[in-house]
Amino acid sequence: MATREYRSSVRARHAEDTRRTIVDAAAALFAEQGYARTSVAAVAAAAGVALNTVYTSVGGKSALVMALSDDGAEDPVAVETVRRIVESDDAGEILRLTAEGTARVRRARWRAVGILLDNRTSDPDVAAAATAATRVVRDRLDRVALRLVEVGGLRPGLDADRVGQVLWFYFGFEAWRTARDLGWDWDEAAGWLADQAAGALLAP
Amino acid sequence: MATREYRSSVRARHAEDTRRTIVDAAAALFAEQGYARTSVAAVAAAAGVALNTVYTSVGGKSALVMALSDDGAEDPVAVETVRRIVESDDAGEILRLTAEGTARVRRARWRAVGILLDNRTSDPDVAAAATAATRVVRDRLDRVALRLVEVGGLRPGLDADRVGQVLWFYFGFEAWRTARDLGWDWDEAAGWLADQAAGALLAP
Amino acid sequence: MATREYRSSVRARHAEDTRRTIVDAAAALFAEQGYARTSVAAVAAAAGVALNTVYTSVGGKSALVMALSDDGAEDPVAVETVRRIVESDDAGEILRLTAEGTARVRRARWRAVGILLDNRTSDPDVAAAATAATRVVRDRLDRVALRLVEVGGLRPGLDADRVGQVLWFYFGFEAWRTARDLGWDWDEAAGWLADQAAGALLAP
Amino acid sequence: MATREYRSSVRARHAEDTRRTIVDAAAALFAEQGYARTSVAAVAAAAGVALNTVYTSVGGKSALVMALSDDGAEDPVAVETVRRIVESDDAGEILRLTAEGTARVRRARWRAVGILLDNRTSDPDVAAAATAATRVVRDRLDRVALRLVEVGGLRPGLDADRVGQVLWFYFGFEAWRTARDLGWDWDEAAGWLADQAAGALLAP
DNA sequence: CATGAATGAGAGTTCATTCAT
DNA sequence: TATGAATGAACTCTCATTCAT
Repeated sequence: MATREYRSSVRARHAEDTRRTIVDAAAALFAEQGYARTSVAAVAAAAGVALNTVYTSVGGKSALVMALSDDGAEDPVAVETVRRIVESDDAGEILRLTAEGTARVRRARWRAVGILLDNRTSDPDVAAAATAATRVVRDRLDRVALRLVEVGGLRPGLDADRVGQVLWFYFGFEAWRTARDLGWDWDEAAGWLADQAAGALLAP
Repeated sequence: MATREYRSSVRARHAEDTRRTIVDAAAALFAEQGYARTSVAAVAAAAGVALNTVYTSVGGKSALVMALSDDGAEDPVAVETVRRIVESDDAGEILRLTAEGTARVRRARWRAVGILLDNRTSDPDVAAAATAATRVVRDRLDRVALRLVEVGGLRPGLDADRVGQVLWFYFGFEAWRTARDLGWDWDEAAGWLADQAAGALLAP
Repeated sequence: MATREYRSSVRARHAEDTRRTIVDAAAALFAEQGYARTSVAAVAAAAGVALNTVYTSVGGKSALVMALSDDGAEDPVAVETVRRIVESDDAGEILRLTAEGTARVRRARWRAVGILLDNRTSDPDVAAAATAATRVVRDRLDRVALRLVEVGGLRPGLDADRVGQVLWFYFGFEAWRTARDLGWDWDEAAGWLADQAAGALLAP
Repeated sequence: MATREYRSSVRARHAEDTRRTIVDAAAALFAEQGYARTSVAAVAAAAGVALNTVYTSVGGKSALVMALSDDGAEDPVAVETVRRIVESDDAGEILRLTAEGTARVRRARWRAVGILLDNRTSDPDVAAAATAATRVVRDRLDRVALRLVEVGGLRPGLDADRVGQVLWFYFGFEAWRTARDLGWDWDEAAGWLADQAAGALLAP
């Protein structure tokens, strides 16, 4: 019995390896050539498996891109960052934590997020995945906004909604992408963004 | 001779109409479904012409998207804005002018720019057009940056390069897109962006 | 103008030729190997055209089989036969006319009907076409049944419904197919079927 | 040894159960969607077994359909009916017995025969099975025809061959199928068919 | 200038089947 | 015996594009 379980787990592990290899190859190609111009056959070739192994072990083309977004949902760094933010009483510190946290998560999932955003128009499934990913981050930033309102010290006239929007402006996908496109270093960018957000949100 | 010229000019005008109809239909479809998922046949159908007329009067698929970027290059509003900026001696006013100018140009070419950016990965030609469009705007902002440095009153440590980058951060495509996604009004957004850029660039 | 019309009609005629060639080739292959096992590529090859010409000039695979059933709907022989039957006052003659009429129509459309019936289960579209073809013939036989009831001389206890069913039993698709499978000659079969139907329907 | 035999017989019984479950599921799907449109995977799913179990316990796709025809070959009802017919001296009774016998066998194997006939064109193996099934029934009816000739009382000019053909016309697969399609009850149909066959074969 | 007909290339997907366990 | 993983081979269909008119 033990033997059979061991065996079966070996098989399962091997299958999981195959799956990961394929998804990785797909991500690389999607990032390089775009979703629309990447064929499933090319993914299979890059992964070194037969064309149909892509279908049996991952699924169709859209499953390949879904696999990119799935595992980002419960990023431990993001969860931890939100936790620390909620525990903080200092608005400036909260913004710094937000900058650092988004920087770390963004850095870790840079390729996947880029693929999702860049290929939104190529396929409805990608669009859905991109929307979902955006939703997750905006929700987190909205929670940060609520905390900032609780903590106080904001410019007059700012409600939680508006604060959430400004946080998204400075720490959302587009902001980080622009920062990266400008060649800014992750840490430098985080500092600058935190400063700018502070200027926009905190009472002088 | 006169007759022939007249005729040919009528024909030419008619041909130009056909062309514009097709390009418009293409833009609408590209914006709605994305470049990759829009077929030339669909463009022809939407424009009410035969499939081949798309080829004879505009060109292939990439010519359709190129046509979107071409006519934006020498936008008179942009030219006028740059002229007024160069004539101004006040850094704050320069930023306000920049915000207003980019708002107006962006508003006028919103759909075309969106198509270019959103479909960069779908086709190398689109990517090239997007890069070209970006280049144009960044060049203009770099000229503004130079003027700001000339005028003076900037925070210490900022060189023209960095100023150009910050201007792109606040007035570039992504910034405006984020503002629009957040539901911000054009004028309101222009004011807010000008303020933020002032905070980032001008000595207190 | 005349020239252009002529030209365009030449083109149209050529296109119609292409279409007919393709549909014919498809019918031959469907009859020989069955619908499911006949690929569109094989049809194209048999017709001597490019694969996609099948799509542009006829349509998808199901359009090929639909094309077989379409033109049988208003068969002039069938229409003429029904007319003569309605004008006849003799039940025996009506049955003979029915036998001859169905024989002639069946003979002319033998291959098409066979394809439709034999491939009903292979594809919903084929099933629909087969049902439609059956409907047409059964409706015609029901009209014959009504006339028989009007003319009188039937066995007691037979209503128009039942007469229509018996007519279908003797002159329907399956009856003719069985007769053909048995190697019976068309005319011989028509006579025998008319006799049998007379025995089943007419008062002695 | 006893233990091993017991075990192996338990296993064998279990295996036979699995096989029967799979063949049943296949028959249901073939009847519902047709042979060509039923995938082996669908059969496995419907039977609640792994895809490969279909291969290990029954065989490939054509083995599934062969399994439907195999066990019908030596139907005890058919054998018994033939025996009673051969013992009878009355032509009318022979036709009644034939009608009842074919009705009972047909009723019992309705689904299997329908699958075989309806999917002849989908697969050469199915066609072969259908032909074999037809052969069996036609052979039986030919034996009945021989007996009828022996017994006498037939219309003049009918030889055994022709009698066998007429029997097939009235009691063959297509006849029963038409009767069923017309909504006729089994017993009613048997009576009517026997009457019609009598009219066609027996001297008045 | 505009068009109908035809095409070549390629894509995604499904299927029946076989190894290794 | 039964199974999960992987595969090779087709197949249908769509697309961008080009002739000939």
